[in-house]
Amino acid sequence: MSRYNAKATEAKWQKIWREANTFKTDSKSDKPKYYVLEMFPYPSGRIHMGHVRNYTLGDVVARFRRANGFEVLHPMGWDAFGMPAENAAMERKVHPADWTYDNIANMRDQLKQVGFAIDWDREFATCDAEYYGKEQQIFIDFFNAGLVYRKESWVNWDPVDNTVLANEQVIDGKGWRSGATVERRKLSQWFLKITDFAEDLLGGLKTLERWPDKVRLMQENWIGRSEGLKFSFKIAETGEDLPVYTTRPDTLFGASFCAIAPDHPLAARLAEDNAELKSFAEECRKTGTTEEAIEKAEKKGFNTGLHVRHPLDKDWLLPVYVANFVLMDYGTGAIFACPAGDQRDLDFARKYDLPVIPVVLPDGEDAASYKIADEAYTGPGKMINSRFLDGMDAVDAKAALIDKAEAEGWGERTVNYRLRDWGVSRQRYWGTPIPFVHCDDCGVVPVPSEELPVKLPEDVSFDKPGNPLEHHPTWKHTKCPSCGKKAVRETDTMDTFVDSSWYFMRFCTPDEEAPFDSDVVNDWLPVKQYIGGVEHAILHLLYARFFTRALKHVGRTNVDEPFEGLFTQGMVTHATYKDSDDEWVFPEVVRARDDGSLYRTDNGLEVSEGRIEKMSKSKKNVVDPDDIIDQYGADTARWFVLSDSPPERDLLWTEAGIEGAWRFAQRVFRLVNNPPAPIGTFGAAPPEALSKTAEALRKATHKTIEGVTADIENLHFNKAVARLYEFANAAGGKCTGDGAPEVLREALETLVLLVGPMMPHLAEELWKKLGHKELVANTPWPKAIKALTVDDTVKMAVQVNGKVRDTIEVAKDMPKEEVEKIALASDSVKKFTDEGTIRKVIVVPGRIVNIVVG
RNA sequence: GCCCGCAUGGUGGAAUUGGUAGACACACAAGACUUAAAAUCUUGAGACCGUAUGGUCGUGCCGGUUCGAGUCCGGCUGCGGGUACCA
Repeated sequence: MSRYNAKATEAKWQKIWREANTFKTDSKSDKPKYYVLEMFPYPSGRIHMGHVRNYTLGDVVARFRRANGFEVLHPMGWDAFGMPAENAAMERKVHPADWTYDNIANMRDQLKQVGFAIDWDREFATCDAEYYGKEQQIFIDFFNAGLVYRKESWVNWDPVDNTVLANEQVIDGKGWRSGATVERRKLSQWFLKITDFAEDLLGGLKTLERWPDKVRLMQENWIGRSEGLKFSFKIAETGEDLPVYTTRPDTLFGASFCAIAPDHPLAARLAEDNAELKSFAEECRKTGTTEEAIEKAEKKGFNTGLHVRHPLDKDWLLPVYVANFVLMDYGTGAIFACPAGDQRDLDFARKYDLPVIPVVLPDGEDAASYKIADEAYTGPGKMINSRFLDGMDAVDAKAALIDKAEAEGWGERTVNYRLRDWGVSRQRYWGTPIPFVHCDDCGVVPVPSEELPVKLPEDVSFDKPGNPLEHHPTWKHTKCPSCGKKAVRETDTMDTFVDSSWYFMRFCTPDEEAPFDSDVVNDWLPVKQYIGGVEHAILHLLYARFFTRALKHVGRTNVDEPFEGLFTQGMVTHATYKDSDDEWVFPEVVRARDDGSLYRTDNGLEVSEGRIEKMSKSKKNVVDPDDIIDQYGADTARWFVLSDSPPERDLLWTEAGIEGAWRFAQRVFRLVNNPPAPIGTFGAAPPEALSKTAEALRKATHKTIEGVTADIENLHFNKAVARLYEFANAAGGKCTGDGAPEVLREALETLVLLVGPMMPHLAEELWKKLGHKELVANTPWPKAIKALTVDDTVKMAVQVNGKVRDTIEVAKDMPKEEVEKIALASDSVKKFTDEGTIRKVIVVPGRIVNIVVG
């Protein structure tokens, strides 16, 4: 019997789909629209298993929705700007554009081999001038709407290479190439006013019912709305005001000191004639710019010698410190510290021997003896040591204090957000040029729309560190669009997250002169199902949500949220291997001996198996999709990435797993090509009267349709796979007598259609074998006959004191009392009920009977 | 540091969302077919005790709520993601 030749078959059907334009999307179609999108790939060079998994998940959705009568938009493009291209340019003397477009060509070929139902006519790369030019137009729209501004902000500065470093390029505080200690430096940079939409971005989360709760929670915490009190301390020595913001005004009587950020204007001024403070501020600047580095750094402070007056007691003076854990970006850059109610304040107070006054008393503690030791208390309680607040609940005290401050005019209720404006400036070449010109007379002037795109120069050198646009001999020199005098182009390019904040709109009308056709975008969006990694849970998804709002604000769309449904997939992992020379080893050269020990096939060294980790080139625990497709075919690879793990969890890639998937593909092929019994003629429906086995198979068929449909709708692909394994077992089992041939044909046709979204090539091949002329891709999804999916009886467990002692089979809608009677009559139940008296019997219809004996 | 997840047999996982834990698959073992191997088919199996009917234990750890907890609550441990210039 012939075996399934995946390679030839897959190429054949891919050609047929391509020539028939099967997956071309028609925006003018009358059908209901369904936009499914996977996060577009960065063209790193070759596709990896994570890509295969991501795009297979989306492809199943796309093919399933197509079969269910939707006009599906399922496009593909390239997130093509970014640092790796510049690194390649430096390391291999290859132009970033050449490197990027070569990678795209390779990866496009690879993706096409997997047989995705993608409309390739809509493909673009964000580094195409046709794309980034439109992005420049949007940026200018935002500028005109007041959503773009410039301000000074910190960057990582490598003092040897004289260049700005990304956080990733700072390793243990040193520049990754120069090894020099990295400093923080201030540069004038471009910002987008995402904070204008903070409240709306927060409120919108409630409408995103098909987003994972965890992602909504992460975004909520990231936006970090808080209500508190803003007030000003008076500096005793100078009479100046020092504004502070606090979320815990109730703890004001627990105040112990006041702390300001090292880059607070007051700190800067004091440092001018205080060398010690100056060097302290410089020391603080050696901590990286990341939140992680700042928060993990040891709490340090510098006593300025100044004091502020407590707002509720003119005679109470608090010392003013400069502290490395106070952030200039949050609130006012100055805080009042209550060590009893904040861990960082407490650590600081202990270190500098400052008072710790408990002000919130936990329930059950005694006010006289209550002390704070090493842990601050942030929970609920009653106020103590707080004068007029004493005895109040902490929550009420907060409100009371704010009311008092407002009534007396020394402070006001303030809403504050943790969210900061989005700094989009990058001092790099391979990104979208920010379309502005600096003129001595006119200031910062946008490039006129008719002059867009501002294209990147091609003749650039990466011989010296820094921004090649800055070093280019001619590119930045231009004329002011406003007055015509000599002027200089902005040499900053945009954060690549800008590119990925609107690409899903561009896909709707990829050839449009404008950034997109608003009507068509309004029609397709929101994306019905967006699929990608959780690592994008905050930044990318928040920026895209912001862009969508900003584009609505400037009148380009009427879309509120970009992604109606979000699914975050897990990573693809693999065991790691190291040989006796402590070198990482590729899995493909690892073999096991009979005793289970491992060795390298290329040089014979002993190998030990390490932890299971995310596939990564550095640890060599990668499996190349090309090799897998070559050996087993795309359908097998697709089936495996869908089969073993729920898609939101990590998928462990194993050799045995892919073998199992391969065997299943063969099995389905055999079932159709060499059925276990004769099958009915083409088009013959099962008769009314069926033998027992035929009826059982028919019921299995329709139950499987119902189950698999629900599983795919809920993206539970691994469950759909398990169900299909079971169904294949049933279809290969005994089926004889009246109606058997027709029922078997129905079962096999159903199997082929249900497997279709997951193994599309195999499905087409078998569908044809079964006599069909139409493509599976154009065939409607099968419908379950409801009457065949319900059973008349139901199995129920009978428990005694929570332990299962018997199972009974009863009619589906048998009354509780009768079920109880049958359960109590069971011999194996009696054995246990006889030991005591029956106290209670709980009957949950269709589920369980629990008899409480005591 | 902070925010967010995850943890079930030898392995990946399932469990109708508080109701029979271990579906389905992988790996393993025994058997059938075969000169042989591969492929395929059949059977077995959470652990422990027992010849067996059966019983006890069991969802990372400790505790709680409930007739009933993998599922809910409190406290831990381990691993992973994010932390604003990796994408």
